[in-house]
Amino acid sequence: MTQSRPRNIPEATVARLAVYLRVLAGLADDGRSHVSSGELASAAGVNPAGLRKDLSHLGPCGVRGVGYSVAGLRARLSEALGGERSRPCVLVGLGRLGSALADYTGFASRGFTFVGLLDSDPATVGTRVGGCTVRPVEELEAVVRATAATIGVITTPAEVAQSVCDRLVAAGVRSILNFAPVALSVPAGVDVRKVDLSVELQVLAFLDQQRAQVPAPAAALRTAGSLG
Amino acid sequence: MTQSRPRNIPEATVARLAVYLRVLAGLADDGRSHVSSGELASAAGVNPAGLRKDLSHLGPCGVRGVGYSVAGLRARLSEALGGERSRPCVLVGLGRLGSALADYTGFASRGFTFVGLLDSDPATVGTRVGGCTVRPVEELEAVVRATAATIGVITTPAEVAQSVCDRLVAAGVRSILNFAPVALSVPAGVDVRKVDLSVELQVLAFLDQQRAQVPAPAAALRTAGSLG
DNA sequence: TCTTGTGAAACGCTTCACAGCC
DNA sequence: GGCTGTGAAGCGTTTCACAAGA
Repeated sequence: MTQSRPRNIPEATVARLAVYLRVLAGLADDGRSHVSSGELASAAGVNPAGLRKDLSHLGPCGVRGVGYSVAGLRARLSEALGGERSRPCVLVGLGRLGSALADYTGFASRGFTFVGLLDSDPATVGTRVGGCTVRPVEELEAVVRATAATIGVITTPAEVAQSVCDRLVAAGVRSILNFAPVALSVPAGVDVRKVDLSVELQVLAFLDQQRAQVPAPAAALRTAGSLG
Repeated sequence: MTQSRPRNIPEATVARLAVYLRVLAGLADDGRSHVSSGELASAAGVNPAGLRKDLSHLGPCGVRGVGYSVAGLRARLSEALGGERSRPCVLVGLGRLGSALADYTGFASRGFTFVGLLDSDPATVGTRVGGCTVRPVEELEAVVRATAATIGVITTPAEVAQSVCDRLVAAGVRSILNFAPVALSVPAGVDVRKVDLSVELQVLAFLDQQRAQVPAPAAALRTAGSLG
């Protein structure tokens, strides 16, 4: 229990802190000892001033005229985001997407471990995905309680997502990442983040189409090149 | 004749329009002919007034005192988002996540068809995923030009994402959905949307931890920090 | 000089309240 | 009476400009 003060850090900032942390890991692997806000911002794809403002929520992190210590900043960010402690997660719905997530090394390397994988398909139950055996969805409550998981990931079809969500919440899960294309309703005190992959594509397509209809603003657009 | 004006619709609004469109499809399947902003907003997980403001970007869509025609609003939204016309997409990197996306029916039902799947692994090349045969990544330029695809999806490891991106752009792709955990740099006129799954989980975990540190529920969020 | 840290302005999005129309 | 459409207020985030400090 260090003096980590939970000053309300804006959610948008938290998301970027996670990105900075990953970039710093890469810099550390390259043997770098210091980095400036400009370089770090460039690698993270953000504005340098914005990066400094983000870091200012953690108090002074750098040295003026010099930059940031890679190791020092990394430790600071890691602690602010919850430390290296392992976080037990359960995932429900091992279709294509669920299996991909359960086997995604990007999670494990950040302290997230899937301690429970649940599916309703008898053909999937019993198989091993990402080092964990899939169990029948009937055992959901037992698994959540046994593992004390507070984070749940839903990758089921939309039709059953709400009932799965209800069961997760009843069993003690307070944070849910929802990939099913429905709006989940949860009681106060439970947080849901939604990731909607087809919406992402649709937004991209909209912008793409919008750009195609309007002629190039300056000479920014290259000739498309496809003639017949 | 088609007086649909592509007035700059906020990006956040575009994302929600796609959600409304999906909800409307469900209502149509249920045989509903009309719906109010309240009901539609509830199903989409948003504020009713916000929904009406979103729709206001398309001009008047409903009937005061009555609500919205399900079929009429659906047609309007569909057209605003780019219509039903099929959009050719290419996807590079058929690991677990890439395969899941290529086989995701949620895309196909919205007019997105993967006309090119590319991978560098000889063991993956030649297999069929979601009705399309995987081809060697060397053929990237040829596939993009042959299909006139303007949308690309990158699900490769981070190390090769930038080079894949460069090749997509050079071949004519102007809109990219990036799942690799790196910031891609692209010339002006090209749009990149990034989806970072491990960041989503990390933000969720941060909020989860933050809530765990403050024992009291709900109302206690405001009272932290002030000294009398 | 160089770079961080930060108030303040600027921006975009959300929420509210109510006018307008059925 | 009921519901939509919308100006205006409110809020959070981003950007700017510069003071502070190694």
